[in-house]
Amino acid sequence: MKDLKVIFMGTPDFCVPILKALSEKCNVIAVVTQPDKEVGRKKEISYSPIKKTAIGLGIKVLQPVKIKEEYKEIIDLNPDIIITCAYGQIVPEVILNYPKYGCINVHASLLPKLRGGAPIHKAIIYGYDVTGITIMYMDKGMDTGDMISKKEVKIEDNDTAETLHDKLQKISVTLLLETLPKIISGTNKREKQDDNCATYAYNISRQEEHVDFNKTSKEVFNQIRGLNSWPGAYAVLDDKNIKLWLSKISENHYDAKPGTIVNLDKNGMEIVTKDGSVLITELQLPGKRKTNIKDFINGVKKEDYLDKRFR
RNA sequence: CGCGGGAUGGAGCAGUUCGGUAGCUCGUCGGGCUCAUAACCCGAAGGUCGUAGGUUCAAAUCCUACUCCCGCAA
Repeated sequence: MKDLKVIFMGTPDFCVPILKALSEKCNVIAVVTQPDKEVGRKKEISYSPIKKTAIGLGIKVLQPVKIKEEYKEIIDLNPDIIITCAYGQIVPEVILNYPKYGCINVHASLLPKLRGGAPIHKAIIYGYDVTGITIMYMDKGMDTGDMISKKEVKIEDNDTAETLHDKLQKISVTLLLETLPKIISGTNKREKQDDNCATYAYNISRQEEHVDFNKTSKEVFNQIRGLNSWPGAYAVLDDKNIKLWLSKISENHYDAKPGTIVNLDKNGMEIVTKDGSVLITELQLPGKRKTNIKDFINGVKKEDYLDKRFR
C-alpha cells in the first residue's frame, strides 16, 4: 500500500483522521478540498480543516471552484485510487472512471439511508436508533453507488450530533483501513443499493434549526441534540432568538399551549410540547455565551420568563 | 470597512441614562442544625469593574483608541 497513489478529497473536520491515516499508509499525492471561504464577522479567509492538515503533512492541495470543469490536473496526477469523504461537490464521471481501483467514498450513514450532506445530524433528528459508516464506489448520483463495506454505530439517548460525529469519525478510519486492502486485491464485496429504502439527509436549513413546540417532546429532544454542537437549535421569545442546546424529556403534562414556559428552576426551563413538556438544560441568549440552566437562573428573574411563549 | 449585543470576585447577572462608599443570586471556605442532605441557619474570604490614554476634586459610569467574546447576515 505504500506506493498506492491516492488522491484524497474532503473538506470538514470529520475526515481529517482519514487523511492522516492515509498519509501514513499510502502515497497521498494530492488533496482536493473546497475553495477558501471568507467566514465569520471579520470575513477572514479560512482554510478548510483538510487544507490545514494537508499543508501540515506537506501534501499538494487543489481547490477547484467547480470540479466539474477543473478536473484535468487531477487526472494528470494519475492516481491509482481516489478516496472522498464529505468533499462537498459532485465528482464528474470523467474522474470516476479514471483511477484503476476506482473512486470510493466514505459516507457517514448506513446507505441507502440518509443520502446527502448532513447524515450525522439527520440520524439523530429523525430519531434513528442506529447509523454508521458506509464505504462505497461513487457513481454520478449523490451517494447512490455500490456499497463495499459498512460498520454500525448505536445512537444512545445522550448522544448529540457532536458525540455521534466523534464516534463515526473513529470507526470511519478503521473501516477504511480494513476495506482498502480488499479493494486493491479485488476481493471486496460490491452490493447495489436498494433505492426503495433510501432516505435523504440534505444539508440543514435555517428552517430546520427552528424548534417547533407543536411537535412531540421526543421530536423536540431529538432536534435539539441533533443540532448540538453545530449549528444549534433555536426558538423565538420576545423577538429574540434563543439557542437551545440541551434538553430532557419531562414526565409532566400541562394544559397550556405548546411553547409556553411553565417552570424555571435548576432542573431546567420547562416548555410545553404537543404531548407533554421538555426541560431545557443548556441555552444561550443572543450576544451571550452558552450557559447551563444553573448559571442561567442565577442572573435572571423567574417572572421575566414564566408564562411566556416561544414561537 | 455587512448589522447588532457584550466584557463588573470562581459562575451567571444588576449598577452606566443623571459621575459621589462594589451590589444580587450562586459557588467556595469555616461554623451551626440534622439520622442525613444537593435542604435550612450564621459567618468569612475573594473584584486595580477587558486594555491604554483623556476629562474631572472625584470615573464601573463621560470622551478617544484598541483587544477579546457572542447573535444575525453571508
